Amino acid sequence: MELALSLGDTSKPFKFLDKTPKLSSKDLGFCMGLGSGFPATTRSQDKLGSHESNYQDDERRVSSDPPLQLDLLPFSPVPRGHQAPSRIRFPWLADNLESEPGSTDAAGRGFDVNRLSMDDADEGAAISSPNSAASSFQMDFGIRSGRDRKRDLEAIDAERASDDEENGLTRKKLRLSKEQSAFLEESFKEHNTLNPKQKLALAKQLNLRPRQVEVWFQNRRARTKLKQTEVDCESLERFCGFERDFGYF
DNA sequence: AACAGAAGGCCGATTACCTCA
DNA sequence: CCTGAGGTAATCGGCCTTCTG
Repeated sequence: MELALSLGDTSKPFKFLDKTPKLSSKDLGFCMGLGSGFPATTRSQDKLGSHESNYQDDERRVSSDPPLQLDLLPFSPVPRGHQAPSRIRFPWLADNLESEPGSTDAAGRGFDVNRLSMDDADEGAAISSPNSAASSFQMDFGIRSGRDRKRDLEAIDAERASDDEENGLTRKKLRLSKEQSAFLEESFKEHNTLNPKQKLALAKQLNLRPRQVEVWFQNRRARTKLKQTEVDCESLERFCGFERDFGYF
């Protein structure tokens, strides 16, 4: 899975975006690309060096599926020589509505689900309840299998139903969407730690609270370390077995 | 220059919730 | 339906670094 999202200029663009058609400076807007498979050649070495060996296998999986691009630009022409990506249509855009009679439901849902205000998106949001409505579905653009979509819709319903009662003391588990996780994963490959600016930028792009981004990176580092420890232990065991077999012990 | 306190970040351990077999 | 295991978001407490007065 390959995901790229851009809200304009970024100080450090994600590398896999290089393959997507460039937009002119006039084309300010929202653009997001989604494809499958990480080309092995694009992976940058992070600070951990040989760490994450187990993850590399996953990243080498390559799919022949054409990339999926969605944007909120007035139009973004596909340059000659580029394969036209599949497009996702947004029912809440006027020019889509006329040809999408059955789309009022989706249009009504739009982006209001768990939307964060800009105030909530900055550090001040850390004060807000961890159980607040900020959750996993802001970035859900419906690129799902039927099963996944059903599960997500159920989750949305459940979340809405519990909105009123969850302001209590219960800690609501918020699962990040696949898109959000993929984006964070890509970001983690670029740099496995975040400075405050990067944290805020990511949080804004993914419509998460900065604290959530911070926690995700902490947990991700912990997972990486745990994985590496397991690998080290296996190596040590093999080494000890080797020593034993050859009578060194 | 040396020091204390505050603030912020990271880590390890743990909890709590969710999903799935 | 129930249950246990595994995954993971979130919390907590401690330590370290940086900044400021």
